[in-house]
Amino acid sequence: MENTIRKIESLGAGSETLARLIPLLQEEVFPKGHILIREGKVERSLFFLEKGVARAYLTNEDRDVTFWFGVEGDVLLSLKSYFSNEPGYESIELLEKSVVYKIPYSSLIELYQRDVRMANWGRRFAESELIKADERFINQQFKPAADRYEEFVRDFPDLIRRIQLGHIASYLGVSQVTLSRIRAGKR
Amino acid sequence: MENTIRKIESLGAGSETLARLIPLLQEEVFPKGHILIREGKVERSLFFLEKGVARAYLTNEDRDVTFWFGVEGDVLLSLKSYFSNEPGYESIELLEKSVVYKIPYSSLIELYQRDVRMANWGRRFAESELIKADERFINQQFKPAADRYEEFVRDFPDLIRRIQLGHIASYLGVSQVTLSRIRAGKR
DNA sequence: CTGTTTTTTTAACAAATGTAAAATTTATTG
DNA sequence: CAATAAATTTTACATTTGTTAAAAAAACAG
Repeated sequence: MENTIRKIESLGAGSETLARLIPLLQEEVFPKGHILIREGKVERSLFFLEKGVARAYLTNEDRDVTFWFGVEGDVLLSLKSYFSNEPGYESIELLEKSVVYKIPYSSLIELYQRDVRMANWGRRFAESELIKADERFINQQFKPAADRYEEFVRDFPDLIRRIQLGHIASYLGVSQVTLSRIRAGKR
Repeated sequence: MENTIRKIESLGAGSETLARLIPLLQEEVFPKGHILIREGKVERSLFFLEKGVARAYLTNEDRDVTFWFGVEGDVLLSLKSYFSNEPGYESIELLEKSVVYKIPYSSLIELYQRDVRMANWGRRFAESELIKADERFINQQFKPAADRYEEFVRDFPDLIRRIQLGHIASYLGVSQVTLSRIRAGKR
């Protein structure tokens, strides 16, 4: 569970905080294509992605739009569902056979209420996700799709091979045809 | 300071938490056009917007892109700067004469370390901002500019009159000409 | 290895959007 | 209230992007 532990520690957990969290983790293994979180349902568990790749997406009448990819060490959850106990709007699909560690919200909130270090760990977790969400948003609005594609390739070179281009195109906010044109341009 | 207090209470602060926070608030008044937070600088204060309107934006070589509007009761801060003590990438401008209440990060973090209720208040603050950021992001990617404009008008009817269309257009991710066409279509 | 299915690229055309500049409307100031 | 400045809309044209469908390439199964 090294990826998961590294993630927990990166949020400022000391050995005590870590020791409290680890017993809560329940390992689960899912096949490629498994829908971990389904839109419209309440899902009060959070998952550390130990091994595999995931995408978060919304479905429309006809098509679905991917808006996030998760890799080893990332946390998978339905924000609204997990934090506010309301039905979530997004689904999360595992794009490869994956190993996750699950924590039910109830266990976590109990620790948060009792232990100030845990509460601050949870605060830093939310803050770090917030900064990432903000950066993604700004990036999206500020840079053309071609630049974002280039950065995507630079930052996650292996994902290009692990994820279908259709998903990447919808993540970048362009049609797959446009993404093909972008790729053709870089040669 | 009713807007600020309402905001603090909406994040689950009881009377004790409120009583600890209020003494930290320093009122400041700024004229229209004041740049509250400047990109590239570290700003370790957070501001509750008691009165006024604000926009967060990034500057490019030639133009600037607005990516957020704040109204009474919203919190103004440079995320990266405030939470990570690094230079922020965004600027925040006050679009009207405004009243804000300022809290230095150092005061807040001290409370967070000592008091589990405060830490959980801070956690909920970050979580609620995270949910909003996520919704904005999804909205942006999922819906065409015309729909987003309609929602903007519906949700903030008064802002249309308080904010220049150029800022709104860049917020929606389209040129001002396109926004004019959208507006013309709705008649 | 071969046939089949899936994914990606290309082509052709229509629709939408951006740019630059002019025209109009609205706001501001003396 | 007139004069000026600022903001918004409109016009004209070029460019980009989306759509649908076909072609090519890659992945997969027997």
